[in-house]
Amino acid sequence: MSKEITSRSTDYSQWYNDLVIKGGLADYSAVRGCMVIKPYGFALWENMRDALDKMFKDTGHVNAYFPLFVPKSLFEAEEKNAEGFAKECAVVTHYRLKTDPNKKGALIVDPEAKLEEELVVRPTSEAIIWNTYKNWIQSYRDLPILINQWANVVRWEMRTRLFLRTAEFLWQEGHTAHATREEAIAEAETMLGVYADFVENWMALPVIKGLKSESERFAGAEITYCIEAMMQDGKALQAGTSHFLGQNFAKAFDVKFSDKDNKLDYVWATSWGVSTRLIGALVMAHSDDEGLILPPRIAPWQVVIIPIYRGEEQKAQLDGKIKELIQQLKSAGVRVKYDDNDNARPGWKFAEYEMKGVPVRVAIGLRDLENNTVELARRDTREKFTVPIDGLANRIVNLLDEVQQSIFNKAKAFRDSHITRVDSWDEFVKVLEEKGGFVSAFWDGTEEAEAAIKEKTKATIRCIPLNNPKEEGKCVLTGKPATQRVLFAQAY
RNA sequence: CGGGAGGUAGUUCAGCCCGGUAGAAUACGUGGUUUGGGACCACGGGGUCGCAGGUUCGAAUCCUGUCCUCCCGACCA
Repeated sequence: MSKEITSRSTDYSQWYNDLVIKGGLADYSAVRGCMVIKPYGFALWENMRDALDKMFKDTGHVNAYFPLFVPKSLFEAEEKNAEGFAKECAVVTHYRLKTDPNKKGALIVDPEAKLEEELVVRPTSEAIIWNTYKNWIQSYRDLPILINQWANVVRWEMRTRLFLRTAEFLWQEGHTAHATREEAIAEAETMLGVYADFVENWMALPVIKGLKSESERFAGAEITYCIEAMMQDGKALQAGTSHFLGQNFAKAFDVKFSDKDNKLDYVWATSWGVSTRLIGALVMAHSDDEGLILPPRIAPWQVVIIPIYRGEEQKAQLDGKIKELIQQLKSAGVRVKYDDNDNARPGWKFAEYEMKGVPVRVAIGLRDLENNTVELARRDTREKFTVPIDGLANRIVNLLDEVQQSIFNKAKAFRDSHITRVDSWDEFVKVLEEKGGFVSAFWDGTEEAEAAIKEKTKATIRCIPLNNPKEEGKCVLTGKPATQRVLFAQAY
């Protein structure tokens, strides 16, 4: 079997697609823009989901589930939100099919089964959730509400890409309700911190925390916080967002509460989400021309063991030692795959698990059995070394940590070397064209300048970094006075 | 939504221009030799050629229509 991967230098997009398909994460489907997440890809998602879920619960949140469908009248209640999403909504208009009288075996939409009110397939759940919160909140004693849901959403995107932008995707969305503005803002900031923590420490992907400019803000939000990551081709990718929604949704859905002094006020809101898009970020940021490189903490398999033998007899000799090793690794909390499939030879397996990005490989043969050794190989650097079998589990646990750290360091070095400070328009254009990455430049704060820059260079303001130092300068485009640098980049 | 490519075996594709018994590689099954970086031999199973019409003695191939996917672009909280 030849599973050649297109190299990054030949065709970066094709390289990415090859990794996803040939690495076994996902497949195309018969539905435009929708993918099948295969078991290996889903196991990766499950690990990410489990880690995040624990972090949400540790910060006081609980899970719930709200309907997939949103009645149109609810959807349109918060005007800006509705407007922002209107052009990419799937809409249910009928509830029944019937057999086609003109064509045997075919079905048509039954015109008599038209819904009185159309149902919008959720592109996000603020509307249905705030409509529900209205019933749950009367007093400050009912607050805060700290709910998260794991769900699928649909956004009818014009152009889709595996994981990065699919018509249907899996995500989590947190929706919280608070008694004060300050508390809600603190919540949005806390969750941004949770995301940054997760993406950096679990996915080994360094991010920049920041604020979105007004034009990039979530529809219906007052503040959108984001984490931005850098891909290997120099394009930025929004890895997560956390929104302070003010009282917009409370007003749209008439959600009021009595405070301690029995005064009525609207409830303050946040929402925050990350999606399967993170998998796309992971693939693009770490992998190489040999295949995926997965960080140990979320890799479905952290270690693969490959036996090398001639004939059943030798296999039997190895098996005892390997079973013992698997047991040790498992009790050390390591996710281990033992591939003793006889159909494929070792070389084939080596290549296959490199493609799948398994962080550490253990090869063990008769030679090792005699010497009391194994061959260890790490995926990220492709280094191999022969080590004693005694104390192997411990050594592997340490190696996994090292790999995790090393992948992060590499991504961080790349990211840091792709933040360029520029002070002139010529430089700005040149850096974006030739080098890519983030460009740190002064911006006069106007939407006009932002739009003009996008028009000329395709670069958008990815974020205004948190704790950005105030500086005196001149807007890189207009030359008008500016008070701070912001990060521009072309983005996915 | 504009432009491009494509739909034939599980997969990748050839065949189509010039109509005449559906092919290759790979994967799969059986047997054997192999096994420390993508093994080899032999035999074998597997396809209403996206769908619907039409032309023809005869259509994967020509004509018309239609559906779907992918890529590039515009769009993208």
